[in-house]
Amino acid sequence: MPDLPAADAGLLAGLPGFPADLPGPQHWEDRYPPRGLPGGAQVTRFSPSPTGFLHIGGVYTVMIDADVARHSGGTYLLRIEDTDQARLVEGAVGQFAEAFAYFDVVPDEDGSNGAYGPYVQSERAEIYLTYVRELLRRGHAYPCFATKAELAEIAGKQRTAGALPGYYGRWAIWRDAPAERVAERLAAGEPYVVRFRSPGVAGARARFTDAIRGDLVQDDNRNDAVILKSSDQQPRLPTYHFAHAVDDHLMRVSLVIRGEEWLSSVPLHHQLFDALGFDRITYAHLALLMKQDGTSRRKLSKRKDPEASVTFYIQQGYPAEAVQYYLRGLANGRLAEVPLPEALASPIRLSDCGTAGPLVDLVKLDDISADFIATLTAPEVLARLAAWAQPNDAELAQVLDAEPDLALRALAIEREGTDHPRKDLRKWADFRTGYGYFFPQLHSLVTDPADARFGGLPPGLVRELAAGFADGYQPPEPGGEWFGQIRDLAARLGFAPSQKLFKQDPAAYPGSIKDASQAIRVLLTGTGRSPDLAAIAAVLGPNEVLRRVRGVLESN
RNA sequence: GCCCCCAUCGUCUAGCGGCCUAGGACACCGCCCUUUCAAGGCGGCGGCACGGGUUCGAAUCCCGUUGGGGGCACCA
Repeated sequence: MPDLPAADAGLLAGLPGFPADLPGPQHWEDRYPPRGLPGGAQVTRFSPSPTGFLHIGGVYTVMIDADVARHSGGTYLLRIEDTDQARLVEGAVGQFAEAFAYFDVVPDEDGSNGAYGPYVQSERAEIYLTYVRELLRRGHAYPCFATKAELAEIAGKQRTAGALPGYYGRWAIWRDAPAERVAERLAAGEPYVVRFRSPGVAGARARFTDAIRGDLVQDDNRNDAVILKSSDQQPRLPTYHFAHAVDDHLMRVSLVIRGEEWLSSVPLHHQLFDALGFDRITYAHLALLMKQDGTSRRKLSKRKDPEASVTFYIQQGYPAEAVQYYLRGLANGRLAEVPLPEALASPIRLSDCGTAGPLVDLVKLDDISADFIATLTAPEVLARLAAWAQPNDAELAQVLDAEPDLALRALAIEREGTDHPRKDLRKWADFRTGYGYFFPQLHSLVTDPADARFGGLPPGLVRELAAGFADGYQPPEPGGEWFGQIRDLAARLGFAPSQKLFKQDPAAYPGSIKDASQAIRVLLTGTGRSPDLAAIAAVLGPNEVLRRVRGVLESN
């Protein structure tokens, strides 16, 4: 591309903010040479803004970045995009690192080990300045002194005139300003931004090929986008668009995988790459993760939707494998139809990525996660649970640490020695409700015979059940008929011996064996859902069983 | 306002002109198993947004409509 008339050399020399000893582009080109990776190897990057918790869509993107890089023999790098200094959130970078570790998508390359750094944009200010100056020199950029008020006024006029919003054509008031006027403003010390002099013309169309969506056409960019923020800011940083071009070129990224919201910026980005003399890069634009909102759907919002933030998944304790499996299935439907180990090992194909934004379905994730946890042995469950509890549930961590044998015995019930393990844990946070009652420290006695958990059984009957069960209680024995004592007791109190008989004549009984068993279950566990009662009684021991059953007898 | 993307059961999807009276998974419902909770087995409900073309033949290709989403910042 031929250069435009060069900017006035004197003017350029006088531009504040550009040090005299600023290196030229060749300096950076030499410092960050091409990577020399084998053909086909993809260098991908994930570049979050440290403005808060990582979005689950970020994990989705990272997972694809990491996968494509790994399976092509390339590299996935992490770059922190902190050009918006006003929105920085302290600790955000550390939280990213935790999330990457949790979901097993730790970058291959970042500030700790990469040769293409710094990997934080605010530390790359000098590099951007080099290229801004280069663009100014060659006439591809110019200083703009338009104030916020002037910009707002322009936008207002465009609205009433029905014109396209933006800074272009006759609305670009500084694009062709005479050198004297610019010098005048500079002399007065007025702040300015640097704008790209877009080569786009009215009516022109831009074509490109997206690695996911194929060939696309849209209006070419005409906007003289800001590339360097105001000279009254320190540090003086570029905007996303410009930093993207410079960084991804210099870091020798070969494939940019990003959300669909960037699709309409591609023409601008191509103009920028061209003006900078960089080879264009390949883009893959991912469909956005959505959320059902009333009758319509919208993009998952970190502000409104707790499940948009990775902290939700971490605090709830979804195993990384389950989340990965779910997300991979969303990316490539084919992977949702194969078993988890195979899905995690198979490469994600960009060409197979869906183009319509999927709804994030927590119920589906629950199912996947429960299936996954059911494949673990009791010791494996305990190890993972304890590791999760450590930072997420201190009390539970303490209890597990104090009573590992009890935890193991509880977890082994209907998990070991069976072809169909229980699927009562969907995430580690479920452990408290599903298994907490095994630990006296985590269990509160049920003392009210009228408690709603008894399902409406008359309080007197609940007491009779409890008293009868405690009286002459027989602890479970190997090969014994422990449940027989519940059956006999229920029969004595008039309960129907089967659900079938009860249904035939509901009026004749206070309930069925089912209701009687549930009452005992609630007494022992405080919940209506638990493994086999005999197994629980065996783990609890006779003293604890009796203490719990009698809880309902001692009140009043 | 302008530009772009998208459209198969409630949800995720298979389908890339005839294997489709549209297949699977989750959810839901029912039945079976079961002395109790689950798990498991079997079955059911339920969809190609609409209208035009093209074709011997369309969920599949084209056009339009409608609907949904995204973008048009000194936010990324």
